[in-house]
Amino acid sequence: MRGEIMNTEVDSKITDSEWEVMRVVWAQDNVTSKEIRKVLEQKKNWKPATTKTFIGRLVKKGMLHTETEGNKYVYSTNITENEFIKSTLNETFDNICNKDVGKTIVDLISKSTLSFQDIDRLEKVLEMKKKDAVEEVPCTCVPGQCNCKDDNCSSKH
Amino acid sequence: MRGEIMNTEVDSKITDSEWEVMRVVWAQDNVTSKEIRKVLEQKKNWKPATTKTFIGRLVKKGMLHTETEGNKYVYSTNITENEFIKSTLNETFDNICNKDVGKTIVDLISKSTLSFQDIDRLEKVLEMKKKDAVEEVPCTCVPGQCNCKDDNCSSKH
DNA sequence: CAAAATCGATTACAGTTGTAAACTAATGTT
DNA sequence: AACATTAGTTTACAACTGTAATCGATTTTG
Repeated sequence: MRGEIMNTEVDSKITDSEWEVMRVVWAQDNVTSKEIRKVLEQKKNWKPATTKTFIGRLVKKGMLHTETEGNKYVYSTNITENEFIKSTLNETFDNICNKDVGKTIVDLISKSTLSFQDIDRLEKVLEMKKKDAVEEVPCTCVPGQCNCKDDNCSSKH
Repeated sequence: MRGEIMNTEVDSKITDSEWEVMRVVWAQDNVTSKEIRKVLEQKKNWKPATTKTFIGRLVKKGMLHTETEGNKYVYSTNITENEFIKSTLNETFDNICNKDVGKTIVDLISKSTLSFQDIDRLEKVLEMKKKDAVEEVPCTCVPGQCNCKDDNCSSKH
């Protein structure tokens, strides 16, 4: 943490395909192109050239760093998978009315497989949340993109 | 529900811009092009022609239906916003190791504004979840995209 | 009824994404 | 040293996206 600003927001947009590449890098920390290609040839049936394209684009975007080793590169990243996931989900939730976030998370939990420990942690964070829970979540949607403001909208949420 | 098959999965991929249009339709159920354009000119500064393009593409994709009224259309959809959101989030979670889902939801809750009622509902669904909670969530990632299988991976999650 | 406004459809066009072959330089092999 | 392999770079190209102007038909307005 040598004095850099710790920016939580991952600004780079990446595509689904690029995400596949990133997952290999996150899982292995320092990887060669060959290792990435092997994994994704398995999973996605990508030709080596295809994977190379995505790697190249990620380097150009600054998501991957390269360290020369002989004639090849070893790839790595300084963006953590967790930060990236949070950032991606944030963007999705930007498209959802704040009032609906709770229900959306309920749905999410419903269809997920969770461990006892997960449930424990979730209960704990909910306990914390009670401290700053509100009576009614304020809607910040623009008028016309949500019917919260029509009346008090309680029937809808 | 006249005998159609109720398919929960929303297959159509839509873009961010198209999502903006859909939100207007969801908020108002039956809208004219003019109403959609008005909202998005406000929010996104889109020229009328731009919004028209997105509406047209959504119709072509089958996400929007049209009903003629005079020389214009009234747009509507039979995909619910909630189903769409769930479907979108599912796709995102497909990129996340099952073992990490719990922690991801914890993060999501942490940064959301929730009402007391939301928290109530969340606690309730967690209570249900305890019935089918597991000791350890099985990872289904392909090898190389997650280090769960290296050893027992407990230190990572 | 003529003119203006409006609607949906068509066309435009640059940038992004998915998919991959070809090229060039370096490395490993015989 | 010659040849084969491999790595990264360049080029290709169609489909999808964002952004919008234009066009042709129709409706509203004066």
